[in-house]
Amino acid sequence: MTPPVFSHGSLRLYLLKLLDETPRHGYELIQALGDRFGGTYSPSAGTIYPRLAKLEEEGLVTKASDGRKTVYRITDAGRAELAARGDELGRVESEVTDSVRRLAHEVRSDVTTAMKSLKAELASAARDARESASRVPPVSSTTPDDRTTSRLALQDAELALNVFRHDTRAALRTHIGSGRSFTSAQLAELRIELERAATSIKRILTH
Amino acid sequence: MTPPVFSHGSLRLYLLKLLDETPRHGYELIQALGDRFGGTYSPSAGTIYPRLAKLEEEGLVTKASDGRKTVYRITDAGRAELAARGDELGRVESEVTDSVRRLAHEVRSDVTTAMKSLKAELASAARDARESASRVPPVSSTTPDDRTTSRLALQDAELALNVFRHDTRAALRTHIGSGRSFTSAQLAELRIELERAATSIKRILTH
DNA sequence: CCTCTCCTCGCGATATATCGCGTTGTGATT
DNA sequence: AATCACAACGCGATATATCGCGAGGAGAGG
Repeated sequence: MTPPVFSHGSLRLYLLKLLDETPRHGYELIQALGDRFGGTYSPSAGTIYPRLAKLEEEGLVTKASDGRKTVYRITDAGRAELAARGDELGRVESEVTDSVRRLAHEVRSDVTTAMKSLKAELASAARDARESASRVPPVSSTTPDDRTTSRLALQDAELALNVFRHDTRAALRTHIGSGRSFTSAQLAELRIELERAATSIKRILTH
Repeated sequence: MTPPVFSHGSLRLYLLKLLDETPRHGYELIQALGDRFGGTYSPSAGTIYPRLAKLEEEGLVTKASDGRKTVYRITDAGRAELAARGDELGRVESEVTDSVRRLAHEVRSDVTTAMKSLKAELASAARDARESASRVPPVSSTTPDDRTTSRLALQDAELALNVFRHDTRAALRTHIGSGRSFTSAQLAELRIELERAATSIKRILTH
């Protein structure tokens, strides 16, 4: 299927580099790798832990249990290995960046096809709704009263709220994930914006 | 957050039902639940395992280790509980189906907006590529300090988002609760307001 | 009755580890 | 030099478990 982001042995080297910066536990390494390469890609646990186990077996890192976590620390032998092959690091880095870029591209077309299947799904859902509408007879009248309309609209409103919250969160994460900073000044602006929206919505409700 | 698919205590009951059919291990239960409800939704491991632990503590199921797996089996006490509350099962099932349908709805609009943000992301990636072609590519664009403050600000932003959502929901409920109607016209205005806020916030993030 | 507190619950995020598939690199044999 | 078996590797899927948050429900106390 998709070609690996890290080529043969690259991950091993990169893990050593990360552990040379500071000791970390496994999950932290996964996040660190995700951070460095645009948030689009994160290596899976099934990639990291076997590699760490191997590195320990080879004596290049040590493992120390810290409560729920397992902290890995580079050894002298590990530093030696890193010194010997450190010149490969630059090449590895640009290779990975390239792979990630390609991956992002794939994700795009992926979403495009997802849209198509979703349209099909929606059509089937609509068919579903039509069917159940004809099978289940209307409860009382053809024109639903205000109360019912309100409740339906309320559900839609909550849905819209959820979507808004979700999208904004996603935007924030993407922003930070791509290496840009999110300042307290921007936070303040965001707060003001939310305040304004809240006020507007209250005005809408009272006419 | 998104309202839970299983309401209070429903999952507990449903797990008993599944274990009454046949003994299973935890991951198998997660998959079984995913299968029953359209594939869109699968309960997370963080939902299943604490519940199974609780059920075992209560003596309604027993745990047996089988290599890498942990097989759970219903006990007589568990079957008694199931017999006593089995009539709730039908209700639970339709509740869950409804929730899942709503979730699918959310996913739909999610993908639509994901398309937009992906286009933006690609544009920025292209910009990036052009830039890095002329300049020396920075390994990590943000200093650790910046990242830390960003993460803190991110937490504050999520809090603000939650407060906003909560307040708006409360306003809607109060409005309808006091006998006034919430029309689809007002819903449309609300949507526009949220859209406007979302746009503003994205503008804030890009300066 | 009403509300306030506390416990429970669902759930995403955090954390770790193994298995099997397909690919790639390597060394031995031809 | 060519090839061919075998090991090493990346990675998604499988498997388990804990933590903290926010919402729900039950029971106490007014």
